[in-house]
Amino acid sequence: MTKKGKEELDLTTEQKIKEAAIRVFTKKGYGNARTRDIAEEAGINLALLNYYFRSKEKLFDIVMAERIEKLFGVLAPVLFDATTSLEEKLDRIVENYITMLIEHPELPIFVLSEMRSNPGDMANRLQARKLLTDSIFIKQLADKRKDINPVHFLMNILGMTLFPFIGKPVLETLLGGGDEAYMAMMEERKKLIPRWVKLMLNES
Amino acid sequence: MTKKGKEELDLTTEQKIKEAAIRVFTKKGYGNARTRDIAEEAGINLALLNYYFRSKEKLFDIVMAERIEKLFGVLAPVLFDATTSLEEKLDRIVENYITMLIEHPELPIFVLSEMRSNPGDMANRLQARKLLTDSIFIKQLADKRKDINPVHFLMNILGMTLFPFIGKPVLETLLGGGDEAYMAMMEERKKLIPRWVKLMLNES
DNA sequence: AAACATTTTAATCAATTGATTAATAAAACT
DNA sequence: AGTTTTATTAATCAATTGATTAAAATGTTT
Repeated sequence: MTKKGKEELDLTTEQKIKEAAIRVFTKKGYGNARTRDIAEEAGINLALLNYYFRSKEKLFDIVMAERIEKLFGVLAPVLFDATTSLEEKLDRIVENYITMLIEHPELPIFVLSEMRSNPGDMANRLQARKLLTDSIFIKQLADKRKDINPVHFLMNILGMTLFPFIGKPVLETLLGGGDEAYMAMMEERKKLIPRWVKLMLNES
Repeated sequence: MTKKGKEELDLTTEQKIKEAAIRVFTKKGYGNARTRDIAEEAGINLALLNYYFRSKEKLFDIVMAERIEKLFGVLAPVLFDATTSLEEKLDRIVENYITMLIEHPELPIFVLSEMRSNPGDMANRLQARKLLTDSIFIKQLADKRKDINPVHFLMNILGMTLFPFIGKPVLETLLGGGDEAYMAMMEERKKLIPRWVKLMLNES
């Protein structure tokens, strides 16, 4: 394996394939994506796909791991930050998520819909439970509101933040005005969602 | 076409195929579902699938139309009801949705993920915009809070209600305790979500 | 029962698709 | 330069898969 010194503008073949795979898998899902689609999208010969990655499934696993990291990587650093308050964390989570999702609107539906097929397998890879037991966020929440179940609380934040991207095809039609109007609305939500969540937090 | 008089316990072949198709398509999605899977699930010969429905795609369209109706049919009757208050409507929407989704947890992820592939096509079939222009719900909301964008408001209700089912694989791992514990939590949300939404509604 | 229509089956087709192979081109090494 | 390794291509394979066909079975009508 000879790493050429040309990482100027154009990518290596391996990178081209992986990035094409990300686009095609994300758009069509595993079952609807053809390896030929990926090869064409990458502008390479079909055999090269199997030369660099052993099979469609192996390539998919790599893509999926990256996508999962992108989707949930937003969350952990904020939740474990010891230097910010609970309310600041709310602001950051929503702000970070929406900023990222405006760039990658199809990310949540892709990850969550592919997860339904391989249940358990990937959910574990996230070490999701550590989040509940170890995170500063959960401690801060328990400190302020012993009566609020943190899982309910997370469902609300993530639901209000992620769902508009998952339901985009429907909600965009509902709203009218096309993609620009929709994304403008997502920008609004960066400020609105934290306000609403803080209402729950300060409820009598 | 001879309609036999035996709709006692067992279904007609056509019904058996359709119901098997609902199960298989909902679980695996269009691309990952094989017509042979459906035939086997229905306990019939593969050729019968093409005899009753012309093709996999035609069968899928029928299944999809039914699933869309199931997912959004919950909403319209409540939103257009002239006899209930805004707050009563909130209670009903959440209650109806969660009750239905406990029976069909994979419904939202199926419909929304398949919609991403056929964008526009099905979104229109919902006549979603009528909901914004004609529904009593929207009128009542505008009456109470001119400053709240009804689309934001709907995103919040649907996000908090539907998202826990869409993200079930992850959130269930987070919670621990398996399916029963998770569904118990969904029952709790029937009362909690309306309370939270009413906070937004009565915010200063 | 005979004739006809409908339903079901087993076998097969043709196209798609993931993967491999053998040959060629390009790059790296000595 | 010559040799070996790495990268790329065109052609092809074998399995899967949606769909069809021709025959058999079942049901209906007269």
